[in-house]
Amino acid sequence: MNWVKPLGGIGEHAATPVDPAQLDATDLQLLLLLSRDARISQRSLARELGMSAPAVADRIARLHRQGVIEGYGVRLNWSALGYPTIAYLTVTAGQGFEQGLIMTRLAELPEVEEVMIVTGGVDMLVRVRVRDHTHLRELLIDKVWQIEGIQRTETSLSVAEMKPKNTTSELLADMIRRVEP
Amino acid sequence: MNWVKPLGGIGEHAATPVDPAQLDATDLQLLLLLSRDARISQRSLARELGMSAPAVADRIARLHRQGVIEGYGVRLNWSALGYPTIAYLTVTAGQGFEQGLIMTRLAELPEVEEVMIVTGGVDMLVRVRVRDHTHLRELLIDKVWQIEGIQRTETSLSVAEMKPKNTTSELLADMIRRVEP
DNA sequence: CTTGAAATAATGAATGA
DNA sequence: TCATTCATTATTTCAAG
Repeated sequence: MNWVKPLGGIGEHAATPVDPAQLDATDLQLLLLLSRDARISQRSLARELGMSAPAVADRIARLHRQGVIEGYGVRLNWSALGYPTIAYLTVTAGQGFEQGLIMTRLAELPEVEEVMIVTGGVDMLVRVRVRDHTHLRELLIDKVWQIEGIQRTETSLSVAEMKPKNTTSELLADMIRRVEP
Repeated sequence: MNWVKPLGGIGEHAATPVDPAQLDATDLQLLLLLSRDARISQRSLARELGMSAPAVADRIARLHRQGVIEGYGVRLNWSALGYPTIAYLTVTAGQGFEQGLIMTRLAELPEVEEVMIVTGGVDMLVRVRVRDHTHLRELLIDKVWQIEGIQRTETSLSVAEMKPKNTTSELLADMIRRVEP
């Protein structure tokens, strides 16, 4: 058969869900401290948490094994790096095309920070980071619109963004509040 | 006077633009290595870059001073933490309301990861991370819709996301390719 | 989880290209 | 200015309890 599969073949392309890990308050505090400064020493972490450095190392290793910690990154000022512009593209896929495949093609572009299949009027939301309008235009013409199955895109350009905030820290702080009020 | 200011009062609430820093290929390589694993030792960085550890420390300090490096963070698996759901809200502001103020109110919510004022049919795009549909409903009713000046919101729920990728690394690798092909 | 010793890493001074 | 080496201080890691 050859019917339309709205989410057909997504499985291989999308992130796979994970069962929530059971973490105690110390784990969350540890993650909070790391989210504020991931280069903090285990010794400093140990001091803040009131435990020994090896105990901290053990917990970090366990959080890695559990898949809670995926890695450590650097927060960069993209304006200072010459990539000040964010745009969102809404993508509508042609009937009968695998959205998962389109998602993968989009995700391969270095400028693409996120691809999500969403409910509502359009099929996908794509977040891209570019140097300027010329870069955005070239990205659309040379890369995005070349992807088979993309029927239509609309571009929303960012005119102003909020001051950068550390969402990870805020969400973790919120989780800690719910655990021990 | 009391005319409508479409972007009125944004200045105090939005991120301020920064002049691009002039970075050499070594700086970009350094940032690339940090973006892959921000907890790598300066010694390892020095080995990879073919220089001494103090030289690496100097460069990192300078990149901090230049505002290129804003900090270091931990990449978490939010599904494993019990926050698997992302939604995008489009927000339309009432006439005469300061969008900058609405942006600040939204950014104060821990669930809000990003607020952008965009071109196109709506005024703002808001990215939120929640535990489940109940959490999203409560966030909308108790928090978002209580913000003065918000006239209308529409919610796009994420049905599938791409596999997590390190955009920072990819963009930096792309920048390095342009500097030294 | 702890302590304490051994291995590794970061930092600062002095200095050279 | 930018990097180096070396000495000192700090941190991580490992073994044992």
